[in-house]
Amino acid sequence: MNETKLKILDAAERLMAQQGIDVSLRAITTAADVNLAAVNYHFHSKDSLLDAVVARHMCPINERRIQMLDALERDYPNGPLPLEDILRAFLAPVFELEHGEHVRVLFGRFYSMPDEFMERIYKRHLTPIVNRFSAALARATPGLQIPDRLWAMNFTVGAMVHTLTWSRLLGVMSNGAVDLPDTGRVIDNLVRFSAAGFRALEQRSKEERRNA
Amino acid sequence: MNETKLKILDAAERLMAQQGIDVSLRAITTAADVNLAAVNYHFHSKDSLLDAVVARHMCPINERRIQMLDALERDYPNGPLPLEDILRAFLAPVFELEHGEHVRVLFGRFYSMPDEFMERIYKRHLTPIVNRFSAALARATPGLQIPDRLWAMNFTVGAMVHTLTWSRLLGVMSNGAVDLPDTGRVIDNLVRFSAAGFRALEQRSKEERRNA
DNA sequence: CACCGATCCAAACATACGTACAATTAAAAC
DNA sequence: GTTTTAATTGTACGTATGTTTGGATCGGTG
Repeated sequence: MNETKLKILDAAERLMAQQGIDVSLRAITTAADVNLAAVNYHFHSKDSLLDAVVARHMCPINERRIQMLDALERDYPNGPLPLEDILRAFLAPVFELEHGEHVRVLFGRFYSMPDEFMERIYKRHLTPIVNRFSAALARATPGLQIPDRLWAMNFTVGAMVHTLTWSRLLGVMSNGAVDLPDTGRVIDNLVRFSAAGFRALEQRSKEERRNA
Repeated sequence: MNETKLKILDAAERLMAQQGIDVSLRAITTAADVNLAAVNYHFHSKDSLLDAVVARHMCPINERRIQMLDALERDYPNGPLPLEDILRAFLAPVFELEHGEHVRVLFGRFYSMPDEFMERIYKRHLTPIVNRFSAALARATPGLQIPDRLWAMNFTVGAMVHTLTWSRLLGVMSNGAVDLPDTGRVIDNLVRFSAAGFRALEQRSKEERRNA
């Protein structure tokens, strides 16, 4: 890819992670040390630049997610997949891919954006992911009725997003007791927490069915 | 309070919930059917207006949280409080207070704002809440080591915030199978999910301590 | 009525923003 | 070496933003 195009992308995602999504083109081009007009030359508009920033990391993450889920289904060709492994396949790629910490913050911000924007990237990048994973989760937690499973998925995504955006605060609040760079531990915490949550809702579904 | 001041607050919070936090004063004053300059007359600046919008609902919510926690501590004067009840005292007021649905969406948006803004309202409104609840949670989950408890709290808040902002999507995704107005069910799901997550992390802490 | 403080209003201000365009330079093709 | 294409630059346009200002309007008080 063109060099200045890369410089723009890098500067854009860094600034957007630091200061929020609303960064002026002038701030971006100044930080990238390129001319203002370069943005509208290489990308058609600011909106397209935003799309490009999203896609650059979203695509590899989702490919990795599918790849991990595929591997899982090879390991368990018949039965349902272990709940923890499904959740890990969904959560780990966001934290593990080579991109730096600021990309994770940026990603967390995306999930909290105005509806219109998020709907766009949802339709473009997330629909197949959600379909595959909710199918896998349905087989892994057969006792969970559909609405409750959607709630559980919603809670899991929320925990992930909030962690992406605000985990830095935990380091401050704990006076350094929280080891932030230990992403393995973070993922493990997230997976255990969410899996237990899924099972708790499944448990209640069963009880309700028994009492009905 | 002055009538136009109220109209401005109402319009501001409604528009900010619908379209995101970044709404122009002109949009707000038009919707409120007041003059543009009224904002800078009744509030000093747009920033102060934002603070007022936050405070109007944040304060009652936090009072109710403390009130529920106080009641709990009266019921269990000696021993630790039940985990579910603590979480419910923290989570329920956000969903239950009389304000309409758009206020919940707005609240979800707040928690995802640029660092500087969120730090301000954190210091002003949230510090005592976090202190009291984390103390209560510490007694309720004695086996949980401090960093893991912070993670669990972080996940819980994330699940709550994401639910506030995006629960409307669940209704769409499920073709109506998710009963959104049933806030009691939502809170119950959140409480069960989070409590199970806390216990799962506590469980692992114990195992690690045993193996050490 | 005269006065006054509070509220409201229309208009203007300065600034910041995304975009468009013509001119210039660099690179590539022939 | 000339022509063509791609990339960069400086600049200007139109619009939207938050804020300010000076005057109008209204209700109550002496």
